[in-house]
Amino acid sequence: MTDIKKEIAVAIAKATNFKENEIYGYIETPKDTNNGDYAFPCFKLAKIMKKSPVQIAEEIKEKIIVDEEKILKIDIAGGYLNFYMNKNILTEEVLKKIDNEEEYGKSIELKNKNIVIDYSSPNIAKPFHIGHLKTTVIGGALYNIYKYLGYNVTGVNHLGDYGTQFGKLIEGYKLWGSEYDLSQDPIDKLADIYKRINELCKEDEKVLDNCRENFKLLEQGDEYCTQLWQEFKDLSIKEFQRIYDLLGSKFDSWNGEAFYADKTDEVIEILKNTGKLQESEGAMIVDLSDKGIDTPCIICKSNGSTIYATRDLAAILYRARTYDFDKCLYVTSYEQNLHFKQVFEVAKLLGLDEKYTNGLEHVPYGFVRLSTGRMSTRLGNFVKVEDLLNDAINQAKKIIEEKNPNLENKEEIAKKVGIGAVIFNDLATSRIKDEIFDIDAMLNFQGETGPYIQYTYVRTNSVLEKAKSKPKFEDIDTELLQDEYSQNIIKIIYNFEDILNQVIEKSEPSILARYLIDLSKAYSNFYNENKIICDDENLQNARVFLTYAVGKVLKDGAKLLGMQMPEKM
RNA sequence: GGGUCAAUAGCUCAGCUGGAUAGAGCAACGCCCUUCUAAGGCGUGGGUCGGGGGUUCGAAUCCCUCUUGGCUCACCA
Repeated sequence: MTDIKKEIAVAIAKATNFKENEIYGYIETPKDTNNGDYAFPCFKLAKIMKKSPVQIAEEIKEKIIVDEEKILKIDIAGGYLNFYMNKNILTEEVLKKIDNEEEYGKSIELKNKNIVIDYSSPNIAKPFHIGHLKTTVIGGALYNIYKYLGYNVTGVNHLGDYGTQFGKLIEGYKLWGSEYDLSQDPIDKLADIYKRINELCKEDEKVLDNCRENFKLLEQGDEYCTQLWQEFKDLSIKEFQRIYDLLGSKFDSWNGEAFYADKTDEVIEILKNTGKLQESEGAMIVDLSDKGIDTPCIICKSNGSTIYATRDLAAILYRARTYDFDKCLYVTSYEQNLHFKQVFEVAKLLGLDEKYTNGLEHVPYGFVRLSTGRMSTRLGNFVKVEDLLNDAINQAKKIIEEKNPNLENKEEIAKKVGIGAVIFNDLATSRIKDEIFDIDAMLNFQGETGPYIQYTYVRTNSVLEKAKSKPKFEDIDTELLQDEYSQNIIKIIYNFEDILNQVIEKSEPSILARYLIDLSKAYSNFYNENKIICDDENLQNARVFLTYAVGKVLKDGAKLLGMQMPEKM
């Protein structure tokens, strides 16, 4: 699309002898539309030009040459130079683009860049609780958006299927395994065993040593331990898959930590050769104090077994070789900030090309805690994702019975709405902020929620249905969409691509979530103010087309967030 | 104590790399369905942007400092 902002920048640059890039960076879009569509704050140049902002504004206005088809008016207001554009040009461009594209804003050409996203990555043999939901949903949204923009993306579910925790679980199973029947609700039972063994470890240091020993045996391929581990893993994946099916989560790789068990030797070998690997208190570490990190990175524990950092390093080597990544994102809670800082620093010693080490990026997100405090598998206080999703689906069902009892496919729609509400809830705020889990707020489908977006989409559908058919773009008169409400919508739709780029630049899907709320609001305003299906055929066609455009962006955008749209609700 | 992230309306949050009168939603109250789905719209009340300095023509936004809270600080992940 034509970039009017750029054209203005070029024109101002010519009139002032400043660099176009600099000017472009200064141009802003006024909050109040009365101040025009673009504004140039002349204060920026005042010091260098040694003139008052108003004087500068007058000078530029005098000298500037713009395409008068596009820029209708230039005004001076308090040191600002305000540009009023021809609304029709933007309207036509935006709607034409919508008309031409299968999926709006989707990149046709491939970027030729490889992105690896490590997300969800739950620990097996532990319940999938709401703390795991954020990484699953944020990672999933980033996955979708990168792909949409033409990147080659690999989604990795880096299962937590290794480590001392399994030594613990094996120890617990040895002690009390006969008390449990794992054929039903296996994870709940394993979680219970895990809770018990942790309590025992706290009381008795020797038990903890036994657990570490079990893990060492597992690492060495001990048959009994391996068999148990495999069983726990199979049972867990089966349960996780049920949740992923509900959420619509997909992964290209399920290589978890265990996958790297036989790949850590190489890491240790490389690090040894750099001379940076040193012995300390019986363990092998890399000292990072010269990098501003006080805590050394442990590579080998004193009993000789590896640690998660070692496996993460092996994973970096593997991913660099296998996927040739330009970026490798890790979506985890911020409690792992230090860990990734360390690992990324040590990764620089592995002899990899800078492209890879520069591409490593931790994407941290805030804690989910219950009103009663922090969730803990060990302590047994947590909310399972499956329970939450079922609550939300039931709530949706209840509302459907109230509002629209004759609806067809109630079950399917309740599922889309309930799950959509939960997904949206986790994507709607900046990912770094902590969240206090509030089931009542989550089940209130009013206001800025997933169901609001779905509801708005459904409304666009009703309008289109009533209009019988979508008008052809060639047949609509965009001049009829000059009113405030229509223009508000057009501007938002125009921003879509920019929004998607912001999302990946900041690894922040909430930007898209807020955007869809804004678009829904803009349409709701429009809808309430205007009778769309009306006697004036030309007006109706223009408004129906705009309705179609809104529905399309809402649907495409929601899909990127991982939400499904019902056609009716 | 060190590192790090956060603090905006009663509650939950937005505020784009500093810009024109600080915006939403929830909750409360009052309106709007014989008209395209009221899971909606409109309106009212509600703010020393944690405190204090500084930079700047201009600060919720940048810097310093203090306060409060989260996370973290070697053999868990």
